Amino acid sequence: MSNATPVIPEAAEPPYLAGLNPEQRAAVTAPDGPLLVLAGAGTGKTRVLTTRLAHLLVTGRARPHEVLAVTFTNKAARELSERVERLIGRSVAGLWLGTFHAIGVRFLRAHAELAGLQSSFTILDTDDQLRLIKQVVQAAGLDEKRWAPRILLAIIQRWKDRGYAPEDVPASEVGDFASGQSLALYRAYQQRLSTLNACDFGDLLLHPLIVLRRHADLLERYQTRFRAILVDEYQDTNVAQYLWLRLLAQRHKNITCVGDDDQSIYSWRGAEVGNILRFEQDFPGAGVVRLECNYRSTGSILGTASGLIARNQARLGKTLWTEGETGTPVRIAGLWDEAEEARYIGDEIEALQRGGESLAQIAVLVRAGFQTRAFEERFIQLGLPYRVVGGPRFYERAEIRDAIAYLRLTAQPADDLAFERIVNLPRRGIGDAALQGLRGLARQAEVPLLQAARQMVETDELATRTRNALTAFLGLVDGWRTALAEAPPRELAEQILDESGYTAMWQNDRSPDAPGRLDNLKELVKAIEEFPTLAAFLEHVSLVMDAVGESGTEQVSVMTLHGAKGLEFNSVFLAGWEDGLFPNQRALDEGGGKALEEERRLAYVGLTRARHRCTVSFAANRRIYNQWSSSVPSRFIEELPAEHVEHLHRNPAMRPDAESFMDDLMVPQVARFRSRRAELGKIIEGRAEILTTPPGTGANFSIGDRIFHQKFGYGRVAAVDGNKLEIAFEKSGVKKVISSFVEAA
DNA sequence: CGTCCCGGATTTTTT
DNA sequence: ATCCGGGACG
Repeated sequence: MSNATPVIPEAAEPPYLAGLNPEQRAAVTAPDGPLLVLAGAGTGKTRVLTTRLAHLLVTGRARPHEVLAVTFTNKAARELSERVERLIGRSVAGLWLGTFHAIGVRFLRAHAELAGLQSSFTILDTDDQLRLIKQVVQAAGLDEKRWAPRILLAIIQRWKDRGYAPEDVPASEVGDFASGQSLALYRAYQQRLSTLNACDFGDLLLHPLIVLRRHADLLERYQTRFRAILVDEYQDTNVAQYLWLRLLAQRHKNITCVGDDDQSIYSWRGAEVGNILRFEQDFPGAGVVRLECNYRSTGSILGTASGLIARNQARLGKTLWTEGETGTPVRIAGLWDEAEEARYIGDEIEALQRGGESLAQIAVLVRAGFQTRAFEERFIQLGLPYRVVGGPRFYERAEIRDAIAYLRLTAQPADDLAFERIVNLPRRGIGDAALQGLRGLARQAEVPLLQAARQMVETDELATRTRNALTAFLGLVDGWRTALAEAPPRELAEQILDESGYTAMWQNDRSPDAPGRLDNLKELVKAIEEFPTLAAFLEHVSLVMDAVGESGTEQVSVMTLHGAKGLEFNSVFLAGWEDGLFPNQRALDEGGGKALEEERRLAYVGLTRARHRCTVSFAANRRIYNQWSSSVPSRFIEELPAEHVEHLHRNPAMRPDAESFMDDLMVPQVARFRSRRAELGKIIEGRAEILTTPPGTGANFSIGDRIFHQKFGYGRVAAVDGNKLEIAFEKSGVKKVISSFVEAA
């Protein structure tokens, strides 16, 4: 900003305050006490958070070990600590800084016994959780078909999100799962976890909360200790996190929460927008600072996003503004199907590239993961470098989980889940029968499976061949246990993967993805190098480890809207804006009116990722589960303020008033154009936005009319809603289509 | 014990 | 379409 600072003898002013706008400065320098920073997209949220934290430390209001700073993602935690260190010029070691889950682990390792665990507890991922739940369901003698374990898992997770231990679940919350047995099953599940000395993700938040609640002395210690608490993305906190924070903040009441209610998009995993909406009631006398000056997007993009989000009722309300240029309007493109959408966007990206845009500055954002496929296919054809961000996580890959199971079993002989996962992988001839016997013995003797196996091989209960196989396996594990104390973790890992035959298993595998899996295993072994002990590595893996991203290279990013939160790009393509897909029907079914607002926030998040250019697209037909279905444009498209958007059609005089709107898009023309071309047997390679022919197919249909549709064949009109028809097709059932796609038959 | 085949469910999003 | 689990068969 301005260097021409007048003659102000503000020698005391620390350099890091320079360049903050008045609101940012107010947030950074606000005195101790509850503070809510409502930070709109692109308003310098992270900067404020890091600078306030630095300010607290520099001014001596809190020492590092008296500060608790929590984020949701490891990335955010990393960024926070790096930026604070840069600001204050020294390490922030001693600070309690990390994700909610990482902080939870840290707390639990220190006080495990209060939660019925040993401090060496393992952390289970979703996969393990489900296996365990399945066992619990089976043990209760329930029919898995009737009572799906994943439903129970969801129920339990929900309770944990809300801070309920089994004894806290109110009777009114016990649904009708398995005729009201859900609570008993929850209890059984927690019991199993405890026996396994394990936690699931929810426990990492729940246990600390419960422990603090039930141990006043401990609570007081931590309440006193944390003179300052800072929370990032407060709108994403669930009830358990909220209660935990409130508990810890109760003494000094010095808590700074940064967030944006308009970007709350995680209610499905328990986040409560209510937490941020209620902040001022929760912390009376709280200061509130709104950051509304946007430094990211053009006026058009900002205007579009603001116009859309203004339709939400449940919000605190902010008005983003920018000093920047208006820029080009947000463009809206209707295409025939997903393939054409991918072609169109691919062409547009190539045009941007020719214009000198960096591919790293371009993103394609979608609602659901499966949508990335069409783009991958097209980009491969074009030879356009891309990366799908947020695919399967590194540690979620089967080979990595298998390898980790080996390591876990070595480090934690009581880890039955790990045992079951790899005892017969690669095939050792230890099958279901043997495993059943082991489980029985283990339960009866109340020992882990590994130990039960040791007993079992001393008897003649097993077939000789199986017994020999099991004995050999136990010999291997014993060898690794011995090596655990001596060999460096990396060597140990290599030894384990080698001796177990696991590496060999993939080397002998002829399938095309085997080499990739072997690479991943190498990657894993390499990662272990950085850790002093196997235990340290295992913790890292379960909480932190991310896919090895090849960032820095010139690639288009393809990702979900959720994955894009917090990122920004010069050019953004928002694909698949069709009712049902976005807003997502399933989300609406589950969440009702609230869900629509959350979907709208998701759209808002998408729009505000763009700095200069933003293009929204939708397809009239989409294949889902190999089934073609036609769709209507997302209702969000109509909600975008007309003055900031541009429809890609030839007649700019046409305005998106409700009736003529749909016909005015290029979709019908594209449709006709394409089918004609298809008839001619030509290769289809159209540039959609070039098509002309003004709309005019004003054919009116009434209920009962017999019609013909290009894709679905003959049918009869069942309902009419403007230009949207509901048609009972003879072959493909009832579908909604746009009237201009059908003709009288 | 392992393999093959069938039927069913599954596709929102993630620490 | 594809993945998964269960059941039948070798």
